[in-house]
Amino acid sequence: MKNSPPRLKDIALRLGVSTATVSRALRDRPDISASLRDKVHTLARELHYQPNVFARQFKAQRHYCLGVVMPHVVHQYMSQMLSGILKEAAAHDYQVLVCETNHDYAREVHLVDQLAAGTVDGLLLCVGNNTRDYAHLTRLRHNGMPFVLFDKDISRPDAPRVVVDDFTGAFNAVEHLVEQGYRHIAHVQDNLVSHASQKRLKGYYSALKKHGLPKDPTLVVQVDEVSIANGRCVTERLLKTHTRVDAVFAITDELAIGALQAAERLGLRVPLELGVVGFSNWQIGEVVRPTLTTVSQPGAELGLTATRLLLQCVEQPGRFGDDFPTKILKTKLIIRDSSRRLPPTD
Amino acid sequence: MKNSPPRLKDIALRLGVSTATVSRALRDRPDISASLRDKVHTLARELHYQPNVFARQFKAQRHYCLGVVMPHVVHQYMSQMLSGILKEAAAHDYQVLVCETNHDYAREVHLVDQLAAGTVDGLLLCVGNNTRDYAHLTRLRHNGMPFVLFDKDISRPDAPRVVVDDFTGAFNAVEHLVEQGYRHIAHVQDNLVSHASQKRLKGYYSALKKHGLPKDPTLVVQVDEVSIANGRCVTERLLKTHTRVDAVFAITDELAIGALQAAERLGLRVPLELGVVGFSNWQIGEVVRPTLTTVSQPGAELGLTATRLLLQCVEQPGRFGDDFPTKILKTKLIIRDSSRRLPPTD
DNA sequence: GCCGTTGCCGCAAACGATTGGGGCGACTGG
DNA sequence: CCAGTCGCCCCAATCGTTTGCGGCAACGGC
Repeated sequence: MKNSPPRLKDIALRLGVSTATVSRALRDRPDISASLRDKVHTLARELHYQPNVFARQFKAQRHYCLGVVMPHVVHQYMSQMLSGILKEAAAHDYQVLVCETNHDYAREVHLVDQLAAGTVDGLLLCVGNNTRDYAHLTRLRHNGMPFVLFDKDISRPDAPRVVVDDFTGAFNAVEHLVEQGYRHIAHVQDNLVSHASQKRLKGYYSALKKHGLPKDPTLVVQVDEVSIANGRCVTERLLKTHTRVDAVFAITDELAIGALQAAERLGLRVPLELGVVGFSNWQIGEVVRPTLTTVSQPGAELGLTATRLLLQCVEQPGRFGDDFPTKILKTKLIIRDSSRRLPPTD
Repeated sequence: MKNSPPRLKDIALRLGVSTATVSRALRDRPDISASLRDKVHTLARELHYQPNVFARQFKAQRHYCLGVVMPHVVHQYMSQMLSGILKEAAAHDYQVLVCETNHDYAREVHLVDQLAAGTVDGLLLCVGNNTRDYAHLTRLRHNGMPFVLFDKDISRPDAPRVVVDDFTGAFNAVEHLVEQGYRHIAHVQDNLVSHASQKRLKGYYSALKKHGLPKDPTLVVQVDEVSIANGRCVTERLLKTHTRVDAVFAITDELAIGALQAAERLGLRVPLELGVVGFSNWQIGEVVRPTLTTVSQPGAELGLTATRLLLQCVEQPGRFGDDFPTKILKTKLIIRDSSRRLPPTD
């Protein structure tokens, strides 16, 4: 019962024809007689014939499989992107190979090189926080493996990418705070020089400038590592030293929640005495009290878009020539209680 | 520059030897002279030779790849399990193919059949909520594809599985409530007849019985779908009709948070007037006020254990004969503010 | 000088499906 | 009656790597 599965040869032998004919019959090629075609089909069903995946892939030199390399999967936003990738890939009958780097640069390089060796037909890569050197991407391009960067932007122009509009997201968040009457708006960010951080910082400054508020670098504070506890500490320290601060724009919901906790400790009422806005729209934001205003990033859509782009690269090599498309997705401000101290205007 | 990558043949031609010799030289077989071996290695490096993955897999009839079929990835517990799987697989130099079913039974069947056709060397399956018929698992076994069920238990004895001890987890949670002085403990569960739900219900009843509390089926209520809002509605209704209820054991943290919100609406103080315990240890539980007591399931460890088991099945076929190992992992009660109304005893 | 051993390497057959290029009958039309 | 056409099927190569089974030369022991 557990002997090796049937091959084309077995069907061919039983019907006294060649494997070529069986192959064509199974694929419903027109140059096979209807009667033989039916016989082949019925026998194949009877034997539970399934074409050998290895041989097929070998012949086609294609896996119909995409690789994903990302820092984490246990992360709401990351997993949303992954889900979008899985959905779009499935819609095109592609499989998806997933790898975690844990922000380990050496591991990222290893995984990229490994997949570049031909394990997948294309690669979706979200670089880690510690990635400064992009030689692995150069190798990737050199050996012809299609790839698309997603979420994390990098400084190189020679790669297709899909990112969110961090600048406008931050700009809108800060402008919203201004509109709600907050005047001394601090910014809590991570200590990374990532493009996202920089863009959000620029958006923050830009919104202040537009509304005639001063640019005060002492109101921009950093955490070593993004966590609720760090957000709390940093914000608490800031609020003690800068008593005029009446709002916090945090680069991440985790830090924003830390800010909420800092306010709680200091007895500051949110949103009356302190406005708080985060970034990413984690589910937690709906559950904390007060509920958290945040900037929603379209995670699933980002994954989906990146996958669609990659599939174009895979199935139509040379489609984009040496022109590397960049897609920038819009964010959406989600206004909740932590920043709403005026009645709706409409 | 972008022409086809070098093959064994190219190296062989350039060195005037056969491909067989090159193959052996690259694999450092002893029957190749040291000088030739070195020449092969240097030329291979020079040409950036990489063995063709398709041919290798074809020859070996192995992918060194495991498949994962699970309902969702955007779910903290699920993604923790996935992360454990990825980690353990990577440690054994296996790749991981991930598929989402979205609890769609037809999709689950399709994916399992597809992977069973030989896309992967083994399969990790977490069945969906709507899976009643296990014919796809029978097919899986029949065609010899190794597989391990994880997290969701099913009624069939003929499959290796790794699950958590739902009974004891629930038992400990309820016993903890009793020890904290709660006497009228309700249970909020889903409307599914899943094994987990049943086991947790049994654990609930068992703890009540042990402590001489009556079994009152009217204190067990169900939601149609697990969500915070549903948890809130159901609990609110329950607390209005059964005013003596002083604690809620919810089958999921989401429902427990709904219960917290219901208490908030009704002006009940938690934990003084109402104790609440959830299940799964979502990050949210640390952030809500009061913080949520919950039963922690070792997600990553579960994924890791399932993967280890599967790899044993893959690499040592017949290792377990017709004996299907079942691993049951322990849960851990995490006591936080929502159920702590007595000072610590120690 | 002959035979056995050893070191090194090549030949060719796998692995299983796919496909271009035939080839062989039967049928058709002039 | 013959050439051309068409329907239907087979042969054999191909994808790239691996590996069992040799084979050939050099060398040593007797």
